[in-house]
Amino acid sequence: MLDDRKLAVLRAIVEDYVSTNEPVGSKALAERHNLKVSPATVRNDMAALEEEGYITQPHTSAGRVPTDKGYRLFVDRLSQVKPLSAAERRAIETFLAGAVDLDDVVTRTVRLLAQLTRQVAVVQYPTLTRSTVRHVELVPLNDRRVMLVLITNTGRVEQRVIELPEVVEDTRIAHLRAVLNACLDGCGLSNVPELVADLPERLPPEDRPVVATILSVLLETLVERHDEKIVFAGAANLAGADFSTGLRDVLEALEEQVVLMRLLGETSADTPSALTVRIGSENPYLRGTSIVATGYGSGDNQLARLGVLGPTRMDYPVTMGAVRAVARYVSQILAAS
Amino acid sequence: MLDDRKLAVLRAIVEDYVSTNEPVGSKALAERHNLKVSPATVRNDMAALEEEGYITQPHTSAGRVPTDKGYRLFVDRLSQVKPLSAAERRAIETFLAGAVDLDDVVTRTVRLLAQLTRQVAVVQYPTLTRSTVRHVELVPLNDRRVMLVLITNTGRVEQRVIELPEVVEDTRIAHLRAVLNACLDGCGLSNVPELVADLPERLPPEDRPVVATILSVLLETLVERHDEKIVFAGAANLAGADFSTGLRDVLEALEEQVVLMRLLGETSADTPSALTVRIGSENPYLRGTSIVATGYGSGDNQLARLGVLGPTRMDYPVTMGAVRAVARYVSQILAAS
DNA sequence: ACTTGGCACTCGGGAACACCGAGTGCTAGT
DNA sequence: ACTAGCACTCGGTGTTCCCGAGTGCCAAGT
Repeated sequence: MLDDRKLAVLRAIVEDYVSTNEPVGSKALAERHNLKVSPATVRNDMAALEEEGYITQPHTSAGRVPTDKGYRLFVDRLSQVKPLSAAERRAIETFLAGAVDLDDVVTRTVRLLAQLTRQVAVVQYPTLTRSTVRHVELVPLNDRRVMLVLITNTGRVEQRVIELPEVVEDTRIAHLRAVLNACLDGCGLSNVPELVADLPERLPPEDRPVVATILSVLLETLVERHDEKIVFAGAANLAGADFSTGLRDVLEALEEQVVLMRLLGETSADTPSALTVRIGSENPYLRGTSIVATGYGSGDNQLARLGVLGPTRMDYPVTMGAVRAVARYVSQILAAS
Repeated sequence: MLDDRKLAVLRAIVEDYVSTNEPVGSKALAERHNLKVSPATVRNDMAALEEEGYITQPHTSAGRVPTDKGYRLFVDRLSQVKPLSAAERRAIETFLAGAVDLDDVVTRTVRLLAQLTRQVAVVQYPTLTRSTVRHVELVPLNDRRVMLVLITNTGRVEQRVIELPEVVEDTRIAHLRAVLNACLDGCGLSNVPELVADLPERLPPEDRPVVATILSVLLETLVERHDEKIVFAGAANLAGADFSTGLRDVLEALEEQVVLMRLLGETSADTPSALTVRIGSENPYLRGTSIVATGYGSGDNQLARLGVLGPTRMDYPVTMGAVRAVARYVSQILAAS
């Protein structure tokens, strides 16, 4: 049904349309890409492609424009991820190397990606669930309050102020801290609930109310932060582009953590580090946009996802290259620290 | 030069233009606001106002539009801050009361303000300089690494991983922590450098390299975070409005911490909690936008600033009311915690 | 059986044009 | 000092016309 030349025509249409933002006609196509055939032939092929739903025309007697289905075929079979230039690689490396803590890594990553792709970049904070406890700290603030600080192996820090049900001296707090650390140090966060389940019973009765209070806050912290924080950058890059769904909707989605999360998508269980591309109507929300995303993280344990969001009319090979490269570098950085 | 009626005309023009977004003519003006005079009289007044530069006409034979100078006069002398409704107050209160930590307070505040004003809200994190140290914590991660955690009285937490120049046992770390806390607890952050200056000399020589390393990181943390973090929300509200300077510029400025900081402006030394209004060309950057901002913080010590950014054609009385109210509530919340 | 040149057809978009009406400035009259 | 009247301006809208890029189809060529 679709011989090689038809595919070549589709590829040419996508490439031209992406670079010019104008419907592309048979004549220009036959010229610019040396297809060795006449415009009339191209027209026949285009008619076939349109029949199959890969391209469409905005109005009669205008050029053709790829449909979502067309982009899909292009991404799957007609394009190759374009690697970054050496200069770009070096820039990434030096820019990310300067980060001082986890916050900084994430912030730099999202900005870098936005600048590199000239789209909106989205980065999910490394998820807690796969992390392990590196340290639990109880800091007495005054005799009725302590601050709980939870430090994970990814460098993430969660803190909460806890109001205690009774006055507790610092030495008891110190003891509790020791107990907690002995119990939790190095354990996966998802195991914490079961590990602390019998803790009150192993302690003297007078400590139990205090411990119960602290543990409830600890567990709450784990649960609440389970749906992860997401940041974005490069919203200014939306200014030029036009979206079928209004610009307003896109901006609203960006500020809505939950929506953004859904857009970034789930890591497919088997190949978490693969590039995911969602084109236009394939998206759960924001039908007018495309999303290129991938998981990142050190080696076998994927931490979270990052990617970019832009109009369906996007340079997929370049964008995919940038996303992949940035994911690799940030994984490296995180693994090293 | 400007009698009462001319001022009334200016007020009417501003109000009508803000609500309709269309140049306002003499006839409509004379009708809608019962000025008891004929359109012709209004025209004379308008001519005078235009002469003085308070209004202008987009083209000959169109209605009049306020200039920046006109808005300025309106804000200074012709309008009163509009208080929020009881329902709005209650909504603010309950929404902010649910916050669990400082991050949460800031996030909720900025969203609240964006929703309330239907503009872009901007909130600066409480500044460190005026804060005091509540606790310094040194957490051993392994024998060559510790994590420094700095907790301030505003609930803010800064953390850094420190690579030590030598292997140090946990007991020495614990000792150092005690020394640091004895030295710094309750002190203003700006005093920290002088307070720790002679610390190495007061300790046994073998501890000095370690202490020096830790202190250098501590000081660096204070300096780096000196220029404060700023967050915004409600970018979607920009979608409708039109800016003389392109939408792109506005979005870029929002993502640029430094610019945003400049826009929020300095707290005027004498009345930090006063509302600041910068209209159009009065702004350092982004000449096409207006900014309504104010300081916030518990009572006498102002912590930081918050405000909204929008088109010059903005409902100033309502916006000012919302900004003022939110600032008060968030100050209250922060003082209580 | 595919390709190609030719040809009639379609329509979006821009230019030219006229018209309407809101709005103005000015002057003379109250 | 205010008002009524009047001539004038000019942006916006609707109409018309035309051009040209682009198409679909058909018949001829390889």
